Amino acid sequence: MIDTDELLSIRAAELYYEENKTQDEIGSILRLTRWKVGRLLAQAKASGFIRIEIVHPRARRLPLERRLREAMGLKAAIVVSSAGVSDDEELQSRTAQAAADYLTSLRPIPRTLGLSWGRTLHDVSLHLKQGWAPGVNVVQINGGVSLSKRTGTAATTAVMIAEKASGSATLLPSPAILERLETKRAIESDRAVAAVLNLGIGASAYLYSAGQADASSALVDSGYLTAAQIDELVQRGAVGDIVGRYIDSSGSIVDPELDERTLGISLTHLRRAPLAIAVIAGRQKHAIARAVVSSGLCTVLVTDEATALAVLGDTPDSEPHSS
Amino acid sequence: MIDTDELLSIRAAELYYEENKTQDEIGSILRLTRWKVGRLLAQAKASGFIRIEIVHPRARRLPLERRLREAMGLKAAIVVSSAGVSDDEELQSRTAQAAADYLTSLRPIPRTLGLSWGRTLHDVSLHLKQGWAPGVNVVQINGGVSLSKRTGTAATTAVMIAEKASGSATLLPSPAILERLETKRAIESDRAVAAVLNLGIGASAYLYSAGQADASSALVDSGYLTAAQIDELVQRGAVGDIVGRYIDSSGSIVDPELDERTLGISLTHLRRAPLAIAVIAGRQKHAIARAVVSSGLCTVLVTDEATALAVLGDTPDSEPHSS
DNA sequence: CCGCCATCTGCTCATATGAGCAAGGTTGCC
DNA sequence: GGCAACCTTGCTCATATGAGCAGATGGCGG
Repeated sequence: MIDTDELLSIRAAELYYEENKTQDEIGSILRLTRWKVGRLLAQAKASGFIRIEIVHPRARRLPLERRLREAMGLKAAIVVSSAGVSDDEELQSRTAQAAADYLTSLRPIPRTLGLSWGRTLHDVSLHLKQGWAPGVNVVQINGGVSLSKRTGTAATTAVMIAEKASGSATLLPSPAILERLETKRAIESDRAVAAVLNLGIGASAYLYSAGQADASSALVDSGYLTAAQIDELVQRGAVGDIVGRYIDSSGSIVDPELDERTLGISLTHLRRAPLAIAVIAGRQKHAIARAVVSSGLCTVLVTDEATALAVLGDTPDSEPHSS
Repeated sequence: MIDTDELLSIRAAELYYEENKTQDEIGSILRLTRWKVGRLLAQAKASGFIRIEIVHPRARRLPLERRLREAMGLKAAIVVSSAGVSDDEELQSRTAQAAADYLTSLRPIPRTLGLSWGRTLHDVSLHLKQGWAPGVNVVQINGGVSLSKRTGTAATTAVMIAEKASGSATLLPSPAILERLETKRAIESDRAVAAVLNLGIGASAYLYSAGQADASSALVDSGYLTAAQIDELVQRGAVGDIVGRYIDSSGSIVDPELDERTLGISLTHLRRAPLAIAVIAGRQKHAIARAVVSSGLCTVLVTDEATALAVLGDTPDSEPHSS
């Protein structure tokens, strides 16, 4: 009878969801009372036979967000649906859009926003709407790309975000990584630079992304690091970088010497921040996302469905079934 | 505002379908009246953003069935869902199961069932349950595989179906295709054979499948035709065969001479039958399925989702979207 | 064979939802 | 600017649905 019931619940579901019949009508078709039909339907849902998906570029995954918040102790989590998306491009764009939405809806509006830079954040800046906030002071929290071909990307991102909020942008006039420790110390203590760093330390919110540990990193692109150096970092356990600093899966600095030469706010500071928003999307970034979240580097995570599952340690898509 | 509404409808859908909130609750979350929420939800559904799928091996596609019935003038159509199925194997098994279910539920129970043979029908026979009907006389309607390595498949199918219905099986003691027309005529007029053919002509229902026109056909396997002959048939427009007879996309006999040498009931007779059930599944059989249905060779079609769409002339999966 | 526990069934009643309507607001046209 | 057609909004009311409960059913040990 258990088997018959399962089959009946499928028939009922077909009539209910595909033919828009009422439970009562289904009852007379299948020769059941309408209460039985209701129960069969509930059973079908509970067994996972009914799959409801919201197919839209802006769709989110509320249950996953909840799980992330609860399991990882996050203040908030934004997970965009990857339903029907194959390429990472699209995924990143959706996530950036979601980050822009989240920023826009943030209350209270942060007075000062500490900002990192990268492809992802640039994408976020593009998605923000003019007037998204009434005046925000944007401060760079790590050294910019100045050696790069794509010069000014870092500055552009900060300026655009500030401009769209009718606020001001404060740029950090320094390279991301210095070759010599002394140089770094010197720059750091320069009045102009120190002032910016201090502003950054006092920011009411942080927004940053993460890079995976491989040669595609913007830090390599910009000439701060060589592919060989990255390889070595990977050897030593690096899964990716945030604000220019490479961490391993436990969230620890991989190469303290290198880190010392990296200019910008420290991870310790980031960990203490009451509002640190990480925007991380894409198949390549599961490991770094996991490291960031589990080591408490962010209080808010904006990401895609697959990355969220990876962070939670779920195997991606193992269907519960009982046929 | 239209854009805002779309976004809102997505947010509402998330809360409604993923968080099981009531429209009223959603109203207070999104600062809308509950009626607005209801309308947004309706809009989201209408725009196709809400996709509801029944994930179960026995799930059917009622709306497709209706379209098939109406557009193709069928008496009934059974379409099994291909949700989450990748291989043809599984698809065919599901379809065979559905055919067995349909047969079992047939009222009035056919007194005499004209039966073809093949992998698909064998599969159907396996899925039928002992006692599926109280006595059915099964009659073969085309010549069996007797030259084959898998000798007796045709007979086994008929016997098993009859046995499971506590009925009797009448086998057609003849090859499917004869080499010489005279031989065919001779066999055909043999008392024993003629009697079976007559029984077949008087059957109250027919059940048959179809083969695609390529070298994988059971007719090649059994030695009735060579791969080269099939190639030639394809050249002449053959899309597949039913009851051993090759037809083109318009349902006409491709090679009248060959057809003359094929022993079994004629397509004309099949077209006149009030109950002719075709069971056709799999990616390879879209063309033959289309030919069978559009030329009125069956009154009932049991098939899979993708084949059904092909029969209807729909491009498989073009999502309506409006982002 | 009897009664007990567990499950299943059909019900009442509260709640959630959708249809339809009238009022208010908007758009476009003169 | 004024008017009309249209659309949107908030409502009433009928209907559909789910929670919870009492009685029926059925398997099982005593």
